[in-house]
Amino acid sequence: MTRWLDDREQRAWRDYLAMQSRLGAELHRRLQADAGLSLADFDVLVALTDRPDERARVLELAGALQWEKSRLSHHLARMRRRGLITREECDDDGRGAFVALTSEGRTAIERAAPDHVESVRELLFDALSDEDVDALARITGAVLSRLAPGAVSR
Amino acid sequence: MTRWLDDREQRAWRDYLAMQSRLGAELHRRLQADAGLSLADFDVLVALTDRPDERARVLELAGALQWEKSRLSHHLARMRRRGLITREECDDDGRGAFVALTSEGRTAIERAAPDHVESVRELLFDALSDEDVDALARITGAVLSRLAPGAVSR
DNA sequence: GAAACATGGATGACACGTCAACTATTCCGG
DNA sequence: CCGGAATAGTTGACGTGTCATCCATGTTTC
Repeated sequence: MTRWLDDREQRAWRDYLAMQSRLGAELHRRLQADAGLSLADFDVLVALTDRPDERARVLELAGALQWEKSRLSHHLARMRRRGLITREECDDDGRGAFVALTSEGRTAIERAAPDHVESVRELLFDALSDEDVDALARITGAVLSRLAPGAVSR
Repeated sequence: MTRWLDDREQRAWRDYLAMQSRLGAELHRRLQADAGLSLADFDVLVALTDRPDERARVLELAGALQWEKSRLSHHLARMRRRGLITREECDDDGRGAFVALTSEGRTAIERAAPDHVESVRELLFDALSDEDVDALARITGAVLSRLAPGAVSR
């Protein structure tokens, strides 16, 4: 027997879907306009700047981003073409490769980050009370912990 | 001055992003496996079944789905190839076209809907208390009302 | 009623994501 | 050592989304 959604649930679900697509689209549009980066570019660049030496093995990066390796590989190829990153051979392991930030990449992320954070704040957090933020963390944590045990922050 | 995110906010944001991508991916995977439909297909088919005569003008449909016309046009072309919908000429307006559900389309959505709703319930609502559902509706409503006035349900 | 303009919709180019298959190395048991 | 399995990463095909552009038909204005 299908357990259909009641009105309250349908409304929450519809609004969640709408928020998700609009919020993502708006953040993407702004980031693209301000910095010429996609959200995906941004995430890769942030993950790289998080490393002490601004470089990482491809699969390590995939793990940090929780991306499929093929997605990352394709994306890195595009970013390499644009000069945001470089590929460096790996001495220890002939199969492997390091991805390293270029100076263009570093400049791009340093320019982009403040505006992007400001957008997230403006579009999301400014609309929420402190209790809302807690509720959001509780909700996302609860869903994530059933969906992907181990993926919840903290 | 950039207003950076504090730890609480960062955690909520990271988990939100993770939830969004995993929840979407899992729903997509199941829908694809169970019914051979993408989430986009599903939305189009639902929008069409909502119409009394199971057909609609392309731009009307785009409005209902809140999709760009070119996105919808591309998607309808793919769905047409798969026999889920048909295109019917419009007598009143020589430029226009109706999109209509085929019997395959109707069958597909009728088969897919119960399982999909069940997935949404299992992956999302079963993880949430009644208060969480209210909080989710409040949060999504608040964000949407700044982001896209008029797009909030109800 | 013809030129200018608006509208409905399709199309092409390109970025992105997934899946499956592939290549090149490294590892590991005998 | 050698041959097979595992691992690192790439590639190709294809579905999807965006943007800009285009085409055909309607509408408006003089």
